Amino acid sequence: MADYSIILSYFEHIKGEPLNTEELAEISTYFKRETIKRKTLLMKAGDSNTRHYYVEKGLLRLFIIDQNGKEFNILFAREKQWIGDLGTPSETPYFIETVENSVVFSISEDNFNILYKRYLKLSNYIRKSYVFLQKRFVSILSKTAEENYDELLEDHPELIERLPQYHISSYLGVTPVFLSKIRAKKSKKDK
Amino acid sequence: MADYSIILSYFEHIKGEPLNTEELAEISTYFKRETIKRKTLLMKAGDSNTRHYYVEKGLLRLFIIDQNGKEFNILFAREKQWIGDLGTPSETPYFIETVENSVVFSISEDNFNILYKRYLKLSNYIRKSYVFLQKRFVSILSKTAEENYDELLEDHPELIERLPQYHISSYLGVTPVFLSKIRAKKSKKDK
DNA sequence: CAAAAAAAATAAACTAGTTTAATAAATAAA
DNA sequence: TTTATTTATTAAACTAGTTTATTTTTTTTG
Repeated sequence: MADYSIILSYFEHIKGEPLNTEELAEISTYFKRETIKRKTLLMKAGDSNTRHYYVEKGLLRLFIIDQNGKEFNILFAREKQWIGDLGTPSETPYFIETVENSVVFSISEDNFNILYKRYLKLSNYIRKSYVFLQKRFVSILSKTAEENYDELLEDHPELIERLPQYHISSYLGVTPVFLSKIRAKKSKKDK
Repeated sequence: MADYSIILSYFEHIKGEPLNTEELAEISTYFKRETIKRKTLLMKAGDSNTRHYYVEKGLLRLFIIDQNGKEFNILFAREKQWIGDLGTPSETPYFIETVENSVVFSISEDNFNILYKRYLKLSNYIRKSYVFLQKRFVSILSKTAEENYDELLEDHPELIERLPQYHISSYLGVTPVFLSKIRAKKSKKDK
């Protein structure tokens, strides 16, 4: 049987004390452990009743494709992070794709809601997501692309290493060409 | 005694059935009904353990002031809407101000959390806020200011009427000058 | 209601970021 | 390991949005 220790210890962590036998069983039943190759779509616009994913290993992105076919990365999830459309069960406008080969625990919206009632701290996931997005929103609105890149470089250097540049530019809300320009300017300055 | 019917019927609504005596008492105890003149600050950057507000009458805004002293409106709350910093109790980077003379029900973070456990649907407030912000984020990122203005005009014409133009421009992430330009262009086109 | 103050409009010069296209470098595949 | 494909760079012309300053309109207040 698959190794559920990562998701179990996550729940133990949010519960604050050891899980009992029923709890262990319930969680292992609700979650499905999936091993997924990179560049695989887990969710696409139009889907309803989408699943939530907790990342054991790898890197995923949640993005949207606008009316001109341009992609915008909204967020990335790496080890020990959640990703999913919180607007589910209604039709999602989003896509989720693995950026690297990944291992995730997925859970349906319904089961997620059941656990949600038992583990109130699970709401921290939503609350934290909100706080994170709000910060990011303000950053993008009030700062230049260069400042936002610097901030990302400062706060999440590992993300920059793991992501192709065009995913970073899309996350920063600029074109790959412009990000390349920013980087060129920087590397000149560094000398 | 102040009229708590608005906040009570909100909780009755999210409960889905009539409130009993203790519930009525608890809610009325936790909330403080406040009448506030326009342009009054209810929350400012640096505050901790900030309160959440449910609007009975009026219009409020949540905004941030960036390093250059420029304001950015993140969201507005009108009748029957919540506003507050979901990142509380930690130090908030935000400001909340009344745009119109308003009547609100305010509640502390602690009491909010107590009710949160009893009325799980209260989490819809957070979830909806998140979904709303995510949508708005994508809009601002992927659309031009003119398209975003059109969308606001389409979806929330009443907001545009109630708000001074500089608050709208700040919400759209552009300068008042540019919004004025957009509007001038439009009114020419309309003829 | 007149005067003062705040908000909106207009104009012109400017800049951050886009677009298109061509080239170079890196990665994947055969 | 050579070829094909994907990703990143560079350049140049362009545009959406900014800045600063002035004028007009609207709102507030004494």
